[in-house]
Amino acid sequence: MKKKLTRSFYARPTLEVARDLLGKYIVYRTPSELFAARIVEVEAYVGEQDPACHAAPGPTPRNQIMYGSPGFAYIYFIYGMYHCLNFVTEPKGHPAAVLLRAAEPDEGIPSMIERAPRSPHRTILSGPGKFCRAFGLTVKQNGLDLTGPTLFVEDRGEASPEIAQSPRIGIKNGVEHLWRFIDRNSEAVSCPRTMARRTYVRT
DNA sequence: TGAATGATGCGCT
DNA sequence: GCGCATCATTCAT
Repeated sequence: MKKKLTRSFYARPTLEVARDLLGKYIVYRTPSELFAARIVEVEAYVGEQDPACHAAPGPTPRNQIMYGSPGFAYIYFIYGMYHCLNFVTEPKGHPAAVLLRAAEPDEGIPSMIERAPRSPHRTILSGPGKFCRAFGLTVKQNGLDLTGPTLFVEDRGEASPEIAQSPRIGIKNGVEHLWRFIDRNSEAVSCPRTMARRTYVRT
């Protein structure tokens, strides 16, 4: 049973959305290709009060998509060569999003390997930059409606995985928040040595 | 096993 | 100009 997540899923508090995205499937359809992967690692970025959130400085042209309705894709370019995919959460006017950090490849694997010839399957999507490179996502896809036919998240009826939390990766401010969520039993998460498995949350 | 570093471009002060 | 929600490679222990 495959069920596309609706806008009401994304309209909830960001921490709940982040946790519930684990074990779901991210799907990207282009005219010529189909990609799908099981989400195993995400991070929450929650509003202007969160110093690590791109909305912390207030509204700018870059972060405007986060101020809009939930259930849209926020994709940005960073470090001169990578892209990161986020899901906009919370009602309109609340700038928050969930960063997709890692997934387990399911469909479209040959194309992923073409874009990262040296990566083994297990790590080819383990990192936000690697994920976007493998899926071919760029700022051209920024603002896509996640309830539309192109880019969306699917519930395939899997039970919620065991979840662990840790500080978010690669940020300086806001490290005190354990807002990185991972599937505790997945081998495809990024930064395997960050001890996140010690902070066990629930099944 | 872990620290340091270069590649590389854009948003913002 | 500086810093950045990254990654792969190199170098030291």
